[in-house]
Amino acid sequence: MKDVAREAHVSIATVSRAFNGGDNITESTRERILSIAQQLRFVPHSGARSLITRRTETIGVLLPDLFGEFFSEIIRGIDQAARVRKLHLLVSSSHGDSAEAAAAIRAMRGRVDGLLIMSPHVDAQFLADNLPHDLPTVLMNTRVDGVTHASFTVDNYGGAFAMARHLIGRGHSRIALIAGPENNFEAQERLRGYRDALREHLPGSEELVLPGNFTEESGWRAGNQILAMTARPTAIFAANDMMAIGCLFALSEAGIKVPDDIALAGYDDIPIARFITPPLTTVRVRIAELGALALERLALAIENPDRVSVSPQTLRCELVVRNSCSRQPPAIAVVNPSRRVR
Amino acid sequence: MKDVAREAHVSIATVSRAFNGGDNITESTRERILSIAQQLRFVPHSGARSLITRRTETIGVLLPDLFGEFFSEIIRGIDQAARVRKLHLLVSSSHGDSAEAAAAIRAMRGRVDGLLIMSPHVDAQFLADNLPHDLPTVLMNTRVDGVTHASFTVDNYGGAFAMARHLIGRGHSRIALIAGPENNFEAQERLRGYRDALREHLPGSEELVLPGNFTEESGWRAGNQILAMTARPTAIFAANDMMAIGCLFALSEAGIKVPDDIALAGYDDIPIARFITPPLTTVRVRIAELGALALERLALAIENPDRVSVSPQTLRCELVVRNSCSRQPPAIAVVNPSRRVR
DNA sequence: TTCCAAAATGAAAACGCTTACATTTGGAAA
DNA sequence: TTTCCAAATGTAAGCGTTTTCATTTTGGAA
Repeated sequence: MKDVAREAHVSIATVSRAFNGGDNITESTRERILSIAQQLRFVPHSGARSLITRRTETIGVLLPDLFGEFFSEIIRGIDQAARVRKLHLLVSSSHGDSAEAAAAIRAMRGRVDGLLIMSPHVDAQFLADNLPHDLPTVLMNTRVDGVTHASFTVDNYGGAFAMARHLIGRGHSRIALIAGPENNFEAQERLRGYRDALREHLPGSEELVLPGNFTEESGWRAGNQILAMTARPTAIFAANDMMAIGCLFALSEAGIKVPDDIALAGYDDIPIARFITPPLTTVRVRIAELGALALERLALAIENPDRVSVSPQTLRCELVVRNSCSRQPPAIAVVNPSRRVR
Repeated sequence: MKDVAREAHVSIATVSRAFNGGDNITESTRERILSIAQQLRFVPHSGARSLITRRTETIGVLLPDLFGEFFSEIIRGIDQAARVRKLHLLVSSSHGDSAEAAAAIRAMRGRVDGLLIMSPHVDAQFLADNLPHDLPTVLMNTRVDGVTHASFTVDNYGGAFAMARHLIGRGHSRIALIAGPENNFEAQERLRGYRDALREHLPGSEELVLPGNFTEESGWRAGNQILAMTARPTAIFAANDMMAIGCLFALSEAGIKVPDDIALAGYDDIPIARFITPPLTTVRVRIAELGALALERLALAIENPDRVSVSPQTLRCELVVRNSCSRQPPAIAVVNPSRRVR
């Protein structure tokens, strides 16, 4: 900057003004400065700038140990929203435990204007202990006990409830659930939805909950457990699609046909769900939208620190009925032209 | 920091030393300072620190408009490698054109110690014009004309060659290629591999190249084109898996069986490839590894600015033979226990 | 008790910007 | 011509650290 100032015969203050718009500066000198800057390949040092402006134009994104489409979708949503607001993204993913998450939050001090957090390892106490109180934060799909921070949550309860009710409506009366990890908030909500739907719409029926951990393999194990049962369920509701797929393999290996012999449903509507045979009935979660909304809300909170609301918001899920639950002939799969890879 | 210094009856210099290890400071005062800092919830401001140390411990990651598994895999690989080196990731994706990419690079000045770039809009000229010459940079899957920067590339040529040869080896003599976008470097390499394999292992045979753009839909269109042919090929090689899937739909709709009536192969080995029916023969690209290696190399270049090599490196691809090309009875799909979702 | 090297600590400059405040400039009004 | 005012520009402080260099303290040996 000094070099540019010298070359243009002005002070560094004027150079600064040339770069930051408005602040009374003659158009001709601005142009001169800008052209000299370009010539000298000068680009303002954003780090130094943010030191004094106390703005980094950057959002910290904390994600857990995430694989596959879920990860890319949420980042895509966040990125999309961040782009329109000209915000940068400092991502820190794969947090195995709360200590790692705490370290990540610490490391973000001075680098970000706000935080987007999704973590199964986070609770109210953790936030109280580790979050700088003046750092705007929005939680995504994270358990919030007290309402201390803004949050977005997918309606896992409602989606699971709707799916269970759907299965009941199709005439199933023995419906098994392959559950997610016990300590996982989302898994708990899905389990709760299943339970309540059964209690409400199939009173007196028996709950059939098999353990799982959201992995394909655990779905496969659960499938085998089901195969070993004397009185098999007529429908299986896996708490996520990957487990449904694992279960489907177990069933296929045993020669059990889906949906003819047993109905199968999943949760998430990951892209694979459309492509397996039979296409999987599932619950669609609008992941990218979740990310985008959360970022949008965070940006608002940053711009308007006094006017922040912490009310939790919930995103509806959508039942996607395909053929893994019906005995109708498989419809022709719809090719979705907007879906791109690479 | 001043507060901590006052509270501990030391100077800020000592507080700094307490946080930065070693630099002769009594263990007892360090502990005192650290405990006071914790009490006061003081965390060093990384922005200010990096202003003077000229290190941000952050890597800028420039990615194009990326969807799906490819995106998440490459980020996962980068993140994994960054984590062990305690580096942060500033990601900037969805660059529609080179102007956007240039802006992103500019915005990263002062925020990052190095750059990881993957972009179809980048060429030697662009890099010369927009890259600060002192910013270590590693290119990923990006065309490099002159060898000016370190780069990692997937061996698209070799993989496509191997696949075409494999099909020829299976006895196919009319092999169609569904190509990727014409201006896409990777697509060009795959096309080249197909051509050379035919020329070498099936001399005198006719090339059969159908246009595509890596989308499922374009694969579907190509499938229909093939259906309309009087002399149909006996094998179809799609330049990526999504197009193979689109093509598969087109064939299924027409009642053409894969692999009995026609063989089908893809490229990338996205997770879906294992789950469709029939499981797709394809070429595995180790995307996460690409990201991890690139980051590792960049980290080395940052630590060792004098000792940088710019030699391009290539990652071998691996043929994955499943049932979409063979007439053998489908093998039982292997459940991969290590694959996790969420 | 004195002295001295080594260890610990402090003072202050520097990193590259922005911005409040002071100063200069160039016309228009008197 | 002088006066005055707004616009343009300059000066310098400050953002929160690290680090060099100077200074003080410490703990033995003389």
